Amino acid sequence: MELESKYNPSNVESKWYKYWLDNRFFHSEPDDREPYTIVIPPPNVTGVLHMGHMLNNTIQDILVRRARMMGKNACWVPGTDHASIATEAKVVGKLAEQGIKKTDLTREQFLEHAWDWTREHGGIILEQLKKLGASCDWDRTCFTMDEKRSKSVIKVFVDLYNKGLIYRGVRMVNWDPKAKTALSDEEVIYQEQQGKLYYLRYKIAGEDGYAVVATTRPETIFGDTAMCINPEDEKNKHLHGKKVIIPLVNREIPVIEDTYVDVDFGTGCLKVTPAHDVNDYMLGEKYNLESIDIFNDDGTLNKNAGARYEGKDRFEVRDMIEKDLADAGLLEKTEAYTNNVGFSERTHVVIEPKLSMQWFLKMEDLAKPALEAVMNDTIKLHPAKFKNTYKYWMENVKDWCISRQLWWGHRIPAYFLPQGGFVVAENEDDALKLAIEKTGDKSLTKNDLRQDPDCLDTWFSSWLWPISVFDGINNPDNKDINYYYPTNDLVTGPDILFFWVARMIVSGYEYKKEHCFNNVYLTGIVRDKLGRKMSKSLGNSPDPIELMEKFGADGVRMGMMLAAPAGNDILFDESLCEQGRNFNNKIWNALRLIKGWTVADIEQPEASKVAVKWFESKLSASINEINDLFSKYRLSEALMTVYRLFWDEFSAWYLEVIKPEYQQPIDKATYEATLSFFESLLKLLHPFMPFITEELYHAVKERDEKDSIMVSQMPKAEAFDNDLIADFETAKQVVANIRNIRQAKNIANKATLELDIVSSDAKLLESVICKIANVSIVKTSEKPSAAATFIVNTTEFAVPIKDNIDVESEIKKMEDEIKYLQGFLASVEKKLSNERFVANAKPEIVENERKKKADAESKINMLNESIAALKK
RNA sequence: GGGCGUUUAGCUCAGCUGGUUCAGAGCAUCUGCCUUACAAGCAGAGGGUCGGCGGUUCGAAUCCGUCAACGCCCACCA
Repeated sequence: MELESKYNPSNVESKWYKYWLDNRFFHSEPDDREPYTIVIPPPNVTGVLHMGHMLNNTIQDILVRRARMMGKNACWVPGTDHASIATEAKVVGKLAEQGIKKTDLTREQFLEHAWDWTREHGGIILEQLKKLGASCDWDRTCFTMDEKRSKSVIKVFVDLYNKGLIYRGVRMVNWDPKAKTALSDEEVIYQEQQGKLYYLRYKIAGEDGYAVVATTRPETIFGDTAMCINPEDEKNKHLHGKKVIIPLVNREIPVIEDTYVDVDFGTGCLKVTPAHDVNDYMLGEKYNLESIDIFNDDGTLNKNAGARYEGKDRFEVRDMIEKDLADAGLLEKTEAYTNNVGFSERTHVVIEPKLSMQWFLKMEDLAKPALEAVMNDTIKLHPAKFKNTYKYWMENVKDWCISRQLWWGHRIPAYFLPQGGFVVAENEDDALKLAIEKTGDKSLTKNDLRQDPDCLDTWFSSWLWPISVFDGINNPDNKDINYYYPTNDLVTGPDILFFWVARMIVSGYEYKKEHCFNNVYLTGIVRDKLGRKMSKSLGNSPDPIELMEKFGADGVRMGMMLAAPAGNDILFDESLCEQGRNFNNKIWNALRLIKGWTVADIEQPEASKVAVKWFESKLSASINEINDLFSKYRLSEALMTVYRLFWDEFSAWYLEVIKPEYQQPIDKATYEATLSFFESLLKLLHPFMPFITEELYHAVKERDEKDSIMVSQMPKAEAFDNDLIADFETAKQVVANIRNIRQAKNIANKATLELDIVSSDAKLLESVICKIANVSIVKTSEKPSAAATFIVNTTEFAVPIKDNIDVESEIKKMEDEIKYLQGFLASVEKKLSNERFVANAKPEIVENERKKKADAESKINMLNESIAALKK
């Protein structure tokens, strides 16, 4: 097989992906092996692949491929999320382009459009994942709104309702005036904003004079139903028991007193608008105040604001009010003010606190086992620092607002009755039965029931994901769920730790009475190299598909992983992919070298013998290291370990030692050992770089159709010889010294040099040194006078060089070395002469210091002798 | 405002329960090489008083205190 000098990924990637699919290597069925399961964090069904997905799915693929090669029955379940707000917003936007308003459509018509959109764009992202090499079991692909998943969601809702955990109530919720839906607290992002603090004059009823109120939201005066002061506030004592008149509105409201009010903020007077502020709402509850809602659902003012302002947007009205108040002399002043404003995570508009009727899930009791599981490490978070955040959140968990005023999603299975009240049931038939039971009215028909038009929060379906993908809600005792659950690892971003991860843990305990995964690997956020988040508007987000075309999927995967320690944000830069691509090329060329040799029935050179034994040991030691790193989820370090094993140890040292002379054959034993090493290395690399390793696995030799590296067994560590590894390191140092001499004296590698080993019986891998450094070794007790010398460990070496030795600089070099050693020696002696050190330190430490002292002394002696020899 | 975390070479990071020359790795940089696997390469080299200050200890990058900068989470005084 002819290999080109450069690896060309585009030729091979699609070929091997098809091969894997054709052979159904990704598919998993329950069997006798130990299962290994990952469920994908389902991306938005209409989304496209971005760098965050690349990172996240690369990690999952690495874990799954490795588990498979460790002999486990690996199953990675893919799927997509219906993402109700995001998708509905996209569909609304698309319809708007065609001049269609959502309000002009019936629910059925709208959903038709949404499904069209989903069919058109849905699954693109899954196709993109295939380019990355993702070894998902595509036969198991799920969608959060497919039949089984929908049924699971409804079933769970009904169950929780029947358990009394779901209730309906009027609450202050976060209202998104653009999407016109309630949001959960977690979907609100607070950002600092420059605004103004307005000082408004409220006339005191029946008196001259004003009470001044500072507010950031003057447009909400229409909803004021009280003014509040702190009872201990001296400066506002005169307002006790008074009434004040709302400016412009001219409505009288009482002055109430509560210690909630901060005396030092503004004027110490607070306007209370129970309908439009969370804290005011609580004051309203406490003092039984009237609540006046002044907004329409889209954020415009309603009739309570009066004709002048009705129908106008809240921000427009704010400006109008400012002017109107100023004109009326009721605006004392404004000042610049920075405050935190809540924005919708999805539509980015300012959230409006709003009273509305919503569905809630009681979280307090549900959260308890979920908190416990993480605290006692039944479920481990990687990195563990997230335990703290998780704990805080779970201990302060609030009821979950699960209803959304949207159409795209799972419709709430609550049915309102003509007589008032409602029933909750999995379907209309059951609902009717319940309705008749409840009302006693046998004449009721399905047409009399009116189903709640609202949908459930998207997370109310994804929180069941690890169970529902195996149909464990509808069919709780099936073969799949019993085999694959609990899943092993979950890989996701910390930004959805609460949205999703925590709730999955909750649902796992509620519906499987068990934890849903063993480990959660929390990735960082992918940023550009300046540390900025990747975003469309900044244009700093590379297109993953283009990257893969440019560097190959393996190159990109490696680029991501090199920069991705768990839990840290990754500062992504294309040059990382370049490094990945270069590594691909390195591997490629190593095989080119090996395959270029002819094998002959000749004796194995001593150097090769040593090198093979050494690399066997090195390989085993590295495998242990890699296994350890994987067990700690330190994937980028594991990759770096294989990288260095391949590049430095295997390519730069092993291959150089065993490489036959130009056009000379290689002996069979070395050749076979080399191929076997190469294959082991490919296997270690395969989880990180699936395509090139498969390609080369087949380039090594002819294989059966079913013999794929992805289903081969990972090499296992054997007992290894640490002394041999250490001896080889010594040999490397000797070689490096000789290379330095060559470079300094400008001596070509082709010229064989003499290497004198001076008065030493140290164990040295002489054959290796001779081969690589091209030297002939002479053992002597005499120091040659004209020679470049060096010391490794405690052995002295000399390379005699005729006419080419600069005595002065050699002496200078050695004198510098002596100086350094004397300094070192002094510090060691200081330690040893410290009685408390000798008395307190562990004996082996003291012993070591003594050895250091002896070594340094003998080195100094050697150097002094060498200088004397040179001076002769 | 509260909590958590980070700070080690130009960049990204590793250094576990204090002690081997412990100050490391990769990339980048510099020098010399187109040496028949690979210039997407080879061989070398330089580069950090481990954020500041103080303490514990025979001994501190490592433990404690404090300050600073940055990041994340939570709360939301209008």
